[in-house]
Formats: sequence, structure tokens, C-alpha cells
Amino acid sequence: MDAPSMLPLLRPVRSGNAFEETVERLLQAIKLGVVPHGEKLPPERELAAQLGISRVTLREAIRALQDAAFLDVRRGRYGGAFVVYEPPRPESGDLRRAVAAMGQGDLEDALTFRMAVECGAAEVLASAELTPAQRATLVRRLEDVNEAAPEDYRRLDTAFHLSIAELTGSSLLAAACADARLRVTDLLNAIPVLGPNIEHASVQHAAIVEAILARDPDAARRAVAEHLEGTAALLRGFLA
Amino acid sequence: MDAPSMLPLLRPVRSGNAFEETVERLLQAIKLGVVPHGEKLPPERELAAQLGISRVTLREAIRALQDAAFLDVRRGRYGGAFVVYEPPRPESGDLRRAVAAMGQGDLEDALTFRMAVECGAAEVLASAELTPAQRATLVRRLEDVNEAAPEDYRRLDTAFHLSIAELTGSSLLAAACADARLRVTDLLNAIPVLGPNIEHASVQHAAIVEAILARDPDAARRAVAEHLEGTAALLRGFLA
DNA sequence: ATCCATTGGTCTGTTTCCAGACTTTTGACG
DNA sequence: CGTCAAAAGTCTGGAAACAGACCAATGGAT
Repeated sequence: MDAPSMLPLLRPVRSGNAFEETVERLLQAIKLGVVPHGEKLPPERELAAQLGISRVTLREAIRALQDAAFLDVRRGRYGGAFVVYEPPRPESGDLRRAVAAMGQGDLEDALTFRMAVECGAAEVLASAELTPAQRATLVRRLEDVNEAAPEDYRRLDTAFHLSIAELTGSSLLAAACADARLRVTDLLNAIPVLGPNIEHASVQHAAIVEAILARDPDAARRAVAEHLEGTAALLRGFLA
Repeated sequence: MDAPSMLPLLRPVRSGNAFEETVERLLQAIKLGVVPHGEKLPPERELAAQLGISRVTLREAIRALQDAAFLDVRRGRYGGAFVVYEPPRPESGDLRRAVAAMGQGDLEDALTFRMAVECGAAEVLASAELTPAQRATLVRRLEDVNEAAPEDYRRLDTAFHLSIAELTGSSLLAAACADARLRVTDLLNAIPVLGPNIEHASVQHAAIVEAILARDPDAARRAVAEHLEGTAALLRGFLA
């Protein structure tokens, strides 16, 4: 009997370097707008605990981001590590460059993964009975995106998508969706935020929420798939 | 504007202790039958590289598993770390104990996650155009399960499920499915392998493969969902 | 009977990372 | 204007993990 591969089970135990990994994490958090421009990161001790690393290591990472001008660190009470980052207006050519920077295989992998987990999350959520508070949160996030100023759009779009995963109550699923989103951040940030696109996305977002609130898992899944397919197709177009 | 949570993005950077993590990994690999009874693990140097850890750390983990009688380590050429583990016949009460050992929230989380990623994988695979080799692999895995001796059943069942994820070509998705499986291994191993259950599963497996080969994503997803729902319902029953 | 490639076993020095105590700065508040 | 709590900054000793070289055993091949 030939042994089935099941190779992924012997994948790496640790991601590598704690310092570099932390820099990457924080940078993604900044670029995604988890902590918006002008806001500050949690206190070092608290953040170190959240990230499961020592304060020393965290400080090295913060220092690196400070040197790279992503953070402005101020001491004293009411001090902290303040985010200094406003999403740049993407210029033509940025997208092509961003896509090229990622391997073709990696892009395909990331898009596939994202499609699977986000559709899954939507379906799960649409299958669940939501509390009024959960419904309110979902609707609120949708409104946030729709009313967003252009410079806030990506951030609130991210928040909307992730809130779907979070509301399922499965932290594993939420982490997977967050991970999927991280892997395409740079690409999404390189896509200009244009009127027609926003309008299109807005309709699709509404369809997603409607399906979830109507407890129609099938429709929710299809709505998410359609929404993501648009972006995926756009990005794939730059591989030619 | 209230900041959206997006908390999962600041999740831990490293899983914790490299040694313990490695022990856990190897133990899962053994319990899942990635390396069946009598076979040996890859050479230390090679395995350490695969796992992304140093040989010293790996050896500590191997030593622990040796002490726990899961491995028989022999030196010299043709030596290695041989697996000494045959899945125990589950006894009544094992399942209840296993379910209780995991938190209720964790169980729900794991089941939700598994449902999402495995359904997603099946749908993705059914959407893709498969090469003859891929089709053959899938069919072969199905046959393997169907012809399995009772003591090999879980192992080949795992191989079947994971091969669906692997065939999508997305390593992220494959890793997610492997992870999901890991989280319910102990529970699955505590479920007796009974004739009627196998027969039932067999029909569902066939439906899954059929849908994938017919390139019917919707049917594939529904087939997987139905299949997993059975197990999930059984396990949830022990939470009462 | 011998060789020797392959594998586990051991040792040493280095780097990374951690835990925790302590110091300094700051600005809102009384 | 001084207080003081909350934050960043600093220091030290130790544990964990690594990299790489080297040793020892084993058993099939010659």
C-alpha cells in the first residue's frame, strides 16, 4: 500500500524569526487600518502579551517601524506608539508591480484560500440564528462602508468582511479570514478606489448582508463568491 | 467613529514552545497514521528541516515520544524512529471523555472551522478542470477507504479528506484542512468504527467524488456538508 | 569477513528570546 | 504648581533554540 502523502501535516512548526514576524504583523495591521492614522497601538506590555512575545522583541519591532516612519513613539503618560500612515493614492503601474512582487503560484493560492474561507464564513453565519446585537453589528459595518470617505474605504471594507467571520463565533475561522485578507492587502491597496467600483461593491455587500439576515446560506455564499470573483479576476488579469 | 475590532489580526505570533509544539505535531502525525505502525519517521536531519526547527529540538521531542512508547528509535544504517502505535479499540465512555476534555467552545469552533474549509475545498476542486492524474488520485483514495481494514479505516479516511484539499493546489487551503482535522482527531478516534457507519460514510464519500468529477461545485459542497454534519451532530450530542 | 554509507548520539559555542525589576518621561488633574 | 499614574526606556541574568562539527553504531553490499 502506497502511503498517502498527507504532507501538509509535517509543515513548519514555527514561522521563523519572531522579530521579523512581528514587524510584518504590525505593518499589516497598520496598512489594513486596524489601527488608523493618528491612533496609537496598545501599550507595549499589553500588546506583547497579545502577540505572545516578550516586550523586548516587540520593542525591537516597534523600533524598526519607527525608523521606517510608520510609527511615532511618544513616552510619558498618554504617550504610546502612534500610527503615521495614510494609504497612498495608488498610481497606475502600482498594481502590476504589486502582482509581480508576489509569485504567480502564491497569488493563485491566496485567492483560492480567500474564496474558500470567506464563502464558508458567510454560509456559516447565514445558517446561524443571530441575536439582535449581531444583526445590528453587521448592518452597522455595512453602513460604515457605504458612508466611508475614500481614504477610509479599504479599512472599512476590511472591517466589514472580517466582521462576518468574527460574528460566526469561530475564532479559527476568523483567524483564517484575517490571514487570507493579509495575503492580498498589498494588492488591494494598489487598486484605485473608483466610483463605479465602489457602487458595484456596495450592491454586492448589500446582497451579502441581506442573504445573511434572511438566513439563506446558499444565497450568502453565492453573493460572497460573486463579490470576490470580481477582484480575483481583476488581479489574475495582471498575470498575463 | 468607533474602531472596528478586527482583533484577530493581533493574534499570537508564535504558537509557544517549540519543543511542545513539535511533540504535539508528531503525536498527531502518528495518531492520524501519516506514518503508520511499523514505518519510520524521516531521518532527523531531514525532518528537522521540514519542521523548520533545529535537530536538537526535534530530538528532544522524539525522545519524549520514545519515553511515552510511541516511537522505537534504532540507530545505525537502516535505523530510524519507528512508529509503535496501533489505534486502540474505542470503548464506550471514551468519546464522552474525549469531548469533555475539549472545551465546549473549542469543539464548536473546530467543527465550524472544519465545515467551512472542507466544504470550500470541495467546491473549489469541483470548479476546477482536473487532469486525468488528479482524477485518478481522487478515485484511488476513495477506493482505499472502501477497501480499508477496520484498523486502517481512520487513516485512509483522513487521507481521502485531505487529498481533496491537496488537489486544489492551494497549500494554504490544504494546511487549513489539515489543521481542522487535527483538532478533531482525538474525537474521531474515540468513535467506534462500526459497519453501518462505514456504509453510510461510503455512500457519502462516493457522492462527494461523483460531484467533483461531474464538476458540480454546488453538489460537491452539499455532499461534504452532509457528510460532516453527521459527525458534528454526533459529537454535539455529548455536550448535553 | 570487511567495508562504508547512513543513521542516531553527543558536544560546543552562539544567537535569540524571555521574565522581571527598575528608571525616566510626560501631561492631566487637583 | 506640584502630584502621580501611565506610559516608554533600560538593564541583567537565564533559558530556549540554533548551527555545525564530530562520534558511534549498524547491517547490507562486496
